[in-house]
Amino acid sequence: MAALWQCQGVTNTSTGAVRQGSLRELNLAVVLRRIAAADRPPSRAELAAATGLTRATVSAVVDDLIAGRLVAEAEPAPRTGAGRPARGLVLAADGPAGLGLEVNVDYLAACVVDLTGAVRQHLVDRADLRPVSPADALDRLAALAAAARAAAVREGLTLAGAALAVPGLVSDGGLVRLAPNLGWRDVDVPGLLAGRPLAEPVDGIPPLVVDNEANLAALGELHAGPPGSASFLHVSGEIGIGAGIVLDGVLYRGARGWSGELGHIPVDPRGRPCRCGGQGCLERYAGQEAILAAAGLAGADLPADTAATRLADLAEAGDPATLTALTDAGTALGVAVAGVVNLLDLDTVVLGGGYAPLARWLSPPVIAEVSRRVLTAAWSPVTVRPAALGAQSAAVGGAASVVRRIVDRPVGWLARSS
Amino acid sequence: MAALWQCQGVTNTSTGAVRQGSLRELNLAVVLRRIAAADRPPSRAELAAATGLTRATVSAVVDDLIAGRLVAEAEPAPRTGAGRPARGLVLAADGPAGLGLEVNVDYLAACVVDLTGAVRQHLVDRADLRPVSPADALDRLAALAAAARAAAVREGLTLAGAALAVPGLVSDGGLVRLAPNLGWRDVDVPGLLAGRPLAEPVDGIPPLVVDNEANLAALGELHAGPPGSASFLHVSGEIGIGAGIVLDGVLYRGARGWSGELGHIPVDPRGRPCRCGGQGCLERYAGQEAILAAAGLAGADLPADTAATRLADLAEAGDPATLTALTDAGTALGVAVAGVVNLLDLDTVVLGGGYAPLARWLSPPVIAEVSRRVLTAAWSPVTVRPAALGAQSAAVGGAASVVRRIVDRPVGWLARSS
DNA sequence: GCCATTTAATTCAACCACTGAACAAATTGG
DNA sequence: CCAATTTGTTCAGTGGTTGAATTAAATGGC
Repeated sequence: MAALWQCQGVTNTSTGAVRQGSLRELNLAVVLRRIAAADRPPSRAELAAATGLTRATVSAVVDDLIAGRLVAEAEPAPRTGAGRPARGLVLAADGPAGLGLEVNVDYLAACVVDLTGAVRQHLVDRADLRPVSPADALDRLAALAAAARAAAVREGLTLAGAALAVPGLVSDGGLVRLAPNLGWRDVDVPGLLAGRPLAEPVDGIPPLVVDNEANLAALGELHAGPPGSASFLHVSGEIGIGAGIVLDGVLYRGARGWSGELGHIPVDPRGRPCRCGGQGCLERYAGQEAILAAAGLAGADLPADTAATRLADLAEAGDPATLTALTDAGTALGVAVAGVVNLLDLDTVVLGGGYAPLARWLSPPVIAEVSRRVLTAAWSPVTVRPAALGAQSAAVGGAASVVRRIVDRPVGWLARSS
Repeated sequence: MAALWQCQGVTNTSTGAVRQGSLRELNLAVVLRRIAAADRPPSRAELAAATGLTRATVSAVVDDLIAGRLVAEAEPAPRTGAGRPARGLVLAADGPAGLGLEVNVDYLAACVVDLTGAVRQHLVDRADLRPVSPADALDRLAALAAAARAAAVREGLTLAGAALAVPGLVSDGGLVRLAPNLGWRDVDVPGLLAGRPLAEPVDGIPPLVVDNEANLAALGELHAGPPGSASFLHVSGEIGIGAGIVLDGVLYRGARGWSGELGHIPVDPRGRPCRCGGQGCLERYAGQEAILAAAGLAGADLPADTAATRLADLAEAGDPATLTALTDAGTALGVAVAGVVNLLDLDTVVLGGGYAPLARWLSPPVIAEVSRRVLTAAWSPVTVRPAALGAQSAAVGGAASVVRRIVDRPVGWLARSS
């Protein structure tokens, strides 16, 4: 999970006991989620019918939500037939917002997402961060975050928390154990950010959560993608290959928070040796370096994020080596993905990160392997599609995860803003 | 999930809304779970301290649980220091119990597990069921179930539900889509059982749940295994290779309930063709037939469950072909398991089903592959161990799942027994 | 042997949040 | 312009938790 300061909340504690006030707490969440999920602004009466609560209760709950600036009344009431016109309820666009941050190999990003899910700010600072020390990188990130925060405040938003995406393994407490492509090892992010506004807890609410880039990108996809697919695998193809696993609408993080190491699934047990110590890992066949080498671009030392667009350009132009490289990579990816789908029975696979611009060429071999190897594919097909957000979805996903936390447990925000 | 009659319960509906009575409903579950999880009979006061509820509330809740025969007071009160002696609370051994059933290739099984988790009945009917029609097989099963039920009733137990384990894919509604080794296809279990006591719903409570054998075996392991490992992979090595995935203490069933097809994870993408249409599936290297063939026992046509013991005997005797066969199978299994652990970050892998008696020889190569290929294995080792229940754990797991449902939502039972 | 001490469990008035019904508000249609 | 209709609010009633006081049942010191 990697939350800096685990903020479990007052009620509904780890014991699960339901106290007096939990009733209201839970119903606030139920009603707010319903408003968030509705496709058009629902009325109080519709919410009552949908949730099974009384209209009286819904009114009281909605009053609390409006007072807490989480919900607003949509002025143009949706016209229906006879009767008193309903007043539509929408998520407030001027209430709390989430700050999403990302450190990657060749850029820093900060973005702000409001309650409705709209991206209100998006700043990117391009620079090769490999030669930069972690402390300096976080310095620049803090500056970028401050700029984003200032712009958001000017728009009337209040930041309710932040999430930082890192391309590596993050353990509890925000410690980055290993980010190989960044060259980080045991970097204590909260320690290095100490004293900066980002790190100051406000009323006990954790200001910053550090998480794996693939995890947050998957959350971004859950947030931005088409509704319906609540169980999917989001594959982030960068230099390494990470995956975020969303099961029934919740991100699965694993026993220690280190799930999703798709890049080291064996696709050829006696194949190419991998720097992880294993052999035949997917990364050696479908990782960025492997694709570049197969396309004849080895050692070109491209900026990491232009590698994908460069490959896309070459493929577009019909370069045979590139096309073969992408087909081979897609086949290897398909083998690994087929195993995952057999195991987890997912209905959707999303190609994200560096794979997003290459999805046109990667998808066919992936689909071919999946439909050949997945037992249940015959009577229940698996969808393979590019990520809705494309690259840099991790920052958006991080910001969205902050917002999602508020929607899932509005009491935390309401207590803060009193 | 494959519940025959989805019994969502009255309160805490699909909307998640929390109504008046849900408060009690939830607290009943909280207190009961606590009693179940405690290592010695807790007092009401201890429960209050542990849950955060008031002693008054706990008393009221416990009264309800005792009245509903879910909890009993342990007579020998645990001695402490001064003060009025506490009255220990334990799960009732004479209350509701679960019936677990299993149809497999060469046996039928029925067992009864009470609330405390004790196996109170265990009947096995050995017979090769491949030549038998599904209707006849279910006939025999119903007879076995009736015998187990009668014996349980004689001991003062009340059956609260049943779960049937089938070695195949089960879809919602109890329809067995495909059980290859049994030769079943689209078998409508509830339809064939119609009219039998097993299929009669009592007060809307689903009398029978049909589920995959590997899923229920994993639940059995969760129930019987050492506490602590709440995220594990339970591998059932039969003719096919199934796996039950338990994440944070709950069985993961997949988007459509067809998760765990470990047998068709590719371990050699250009390897042996598999009858699933794929190539190099694990089943072709570590399935029972593959091991027997490699050990020189191909076509011996052994009763399926003696195959494992036969192999164990040969390995015990030092037969070189068998030892090589087991090492190779273990290596293939290790490759697949390493991929799974990389993906899901599990800390434990349980070898169950037919693998249980062979674990002594399979574990070393599995561990070798896992520690070589799992990225995080270095600083956080993965445990590989044989199943605590061994073969036939599916029936026990099924019975335990019935009991677990009661502990997780006691209101369902209390409403029934009023 | 008795009483202060201690801890367990119950009782009871207060209170919080939901319920259900009655009522006020706001619009359509005849 | 009024009946019909639907939304939203008000208010007494109720279920269930809370917190403090009370009763219950032991230990241990004098």
